[in-house]
Amino acid sequence: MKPATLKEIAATLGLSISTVSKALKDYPDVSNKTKKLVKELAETLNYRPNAFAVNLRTKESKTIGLVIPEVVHHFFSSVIKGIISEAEDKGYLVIILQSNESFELEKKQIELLANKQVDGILISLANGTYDFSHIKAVMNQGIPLVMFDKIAKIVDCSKVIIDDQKAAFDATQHLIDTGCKRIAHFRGPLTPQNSIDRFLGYKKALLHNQIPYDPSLVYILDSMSFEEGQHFTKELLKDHDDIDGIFINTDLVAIGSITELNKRNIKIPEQISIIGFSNWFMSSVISPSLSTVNQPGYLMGKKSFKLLYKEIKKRKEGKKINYKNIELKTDIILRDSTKKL
Amino acid sequence: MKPATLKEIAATLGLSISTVSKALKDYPDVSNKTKKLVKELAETLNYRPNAFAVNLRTKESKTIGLVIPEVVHHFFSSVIKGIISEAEDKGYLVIILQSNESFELEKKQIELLANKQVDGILISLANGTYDFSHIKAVMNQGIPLVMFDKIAKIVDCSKVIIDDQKAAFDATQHLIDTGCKRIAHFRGPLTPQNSIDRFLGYKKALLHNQIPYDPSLVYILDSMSFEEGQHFTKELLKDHDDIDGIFINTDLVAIGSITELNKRNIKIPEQISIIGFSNWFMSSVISPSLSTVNQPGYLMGKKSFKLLYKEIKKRKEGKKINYKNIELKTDIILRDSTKKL
DNA sequence: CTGAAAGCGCTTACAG
DNA sequence: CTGAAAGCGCTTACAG
Repeated sequence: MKPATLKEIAATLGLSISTVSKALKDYPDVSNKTKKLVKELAETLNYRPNAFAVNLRTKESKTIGLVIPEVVHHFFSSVIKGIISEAEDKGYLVIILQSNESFELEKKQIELLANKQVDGILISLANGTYDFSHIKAVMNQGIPLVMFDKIAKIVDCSKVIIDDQKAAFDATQHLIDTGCKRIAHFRGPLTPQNSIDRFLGYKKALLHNQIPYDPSLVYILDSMSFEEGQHFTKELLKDHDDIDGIFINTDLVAIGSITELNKRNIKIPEQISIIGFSNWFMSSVISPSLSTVNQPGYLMGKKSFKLLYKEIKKRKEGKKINYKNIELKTDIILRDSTKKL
Repeated sequence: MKPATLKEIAATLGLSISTVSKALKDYPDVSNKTKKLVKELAETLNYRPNAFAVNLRTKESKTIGLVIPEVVHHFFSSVIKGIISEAEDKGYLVIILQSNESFELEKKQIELLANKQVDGILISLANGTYDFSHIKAVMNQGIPLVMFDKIAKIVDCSKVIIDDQKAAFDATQHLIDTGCKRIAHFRGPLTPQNSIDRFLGYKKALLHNQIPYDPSLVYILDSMSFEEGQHFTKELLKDHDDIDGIFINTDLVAIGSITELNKRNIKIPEQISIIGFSNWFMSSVISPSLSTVNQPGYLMGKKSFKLLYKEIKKRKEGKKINYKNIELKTDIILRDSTKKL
């Protein structure tokens, strides 16, 4: 019932605590006979080292923190899965906190994790985050930190991202290649780097094809929800009757848009083509199915943890950490919401 | 950079460590003057108690473990969100592990959490779990544990569930009320309690309406995936040409089924009505939209943590823990995959 | 009102 | 090859 301690094992065998500790950890300077004795008793007593004591001594908890804007989200839950599977592999556990896209909450979560003395932090920034002193603060405390997906260019740390600009360029280019001439864009809020980059990719593609950029075709969304997809589609149809394509920042919004267009019997892709971003599972089952950019969430989770793990190790060895930028490949999934080439 | 300790504060102020500790915790037997002095210095030094030392002394980590079959799953991610929000509220952090529906992995995760000395465990069982000695083992170690959603009736502990049998009965009854006479059932594996209960509810509804129970109409699925939904729909159509309704254990499978029926131009609900289970977001946007049982994931997460929290507190106070069963209400969401009443 | 002391359970440099 | 000792940073019962 109550867990055994080194002290008890030592007392039972008439050995010192030090010897027992060293025997269990296979130190070379303990006799094989003693090792065998100790290990056997430890086994029968079901000895487990007290994690709290080990943490205090070794100053590490083998635990990392993860701060994510929203857990109920296909992309992010894939990332979470990648992180915890890779972490487990390396003997680390993962504490998850959710920022709800709020800057204030994000600051609080980071603080909680720092107080908890996690060995490292993985974070995808909230949309509301416009200042990064909380990030710099934990890094200054010596806690390794890696950003993924929603990053801040301005912060000097390791990052795992996709090339949002290129992916957005490709998506928009595909609309153009399949004949669209008046292409709207539903973008995310103004601060997050990835919504900026996707917008820039969109704009670049237009210019690249000598299509004039018209700011009135760009709608700035806030919550990136299904409802916003419906709402802004209505707005768009009200404002412009000549639209033949929309590049939409995220699939959930695109699905809202498709729903609205279906309701109005506007033919997709004949009248309006739609391309989304993220490749949610859902996108393959609505009708028409949604062409989109595939974002490798699981892989991003794995890579992010691996990078963090390396930094944790380097830090322990007292070595200098060189920040790295990993950019993952995306690809375009062609389905029925865009015309065939 | 390096965090301040009590020792440093004590040395700076010429006080003892004990007094500093007590001053920070507002012990009544410390003078206000001293308290003020200590608190001010702690503030300027940005003092944070060393979590590892506190854990070791207090024998608690203010951390709980969560073992879940699959993170990338609308229902479970809602549960996760409910748990971490409630936990945060009470000053607890949550470590998440995923069993991948595997018994072996689940055992390993439980072991990891026990070794980590979490203050409590929340678990939804893997489909593969047929033996519960690992659960009993951690409970015997004195770690409070609460099961939710996928539980084992046989294990004596607190549980948060829905009334799967009643929900399944209601879903099947709705098919019958809207005119279905030959109703198939796609069920989950044989061991999980909720797939058993949903099957029993289905059967009960048939008998209640004098519809003979035909075992050949019940298909046992394994992975509960979209692909299985397509596959078993094909099988069903091959085996039986007189089906007019299907009650499907989970929405994802139902969506696979709808996709297959759509492909074959079988009219839903005119020729075959479909009702699912769980109310994934996706179910509202496919066409036809899916009638289903709404399962309150977020609430289930909140309630589960609350229950665990009470047990952790009771245990700390040395009080006896009385296991509780909480049953949450479900309701049927009527959409377009079933006929109107 | 303040402090010395014990102790949580472990690790590891050092002595013998 | 084994053990005594120091120490991680804190909490708390006890003494003064």
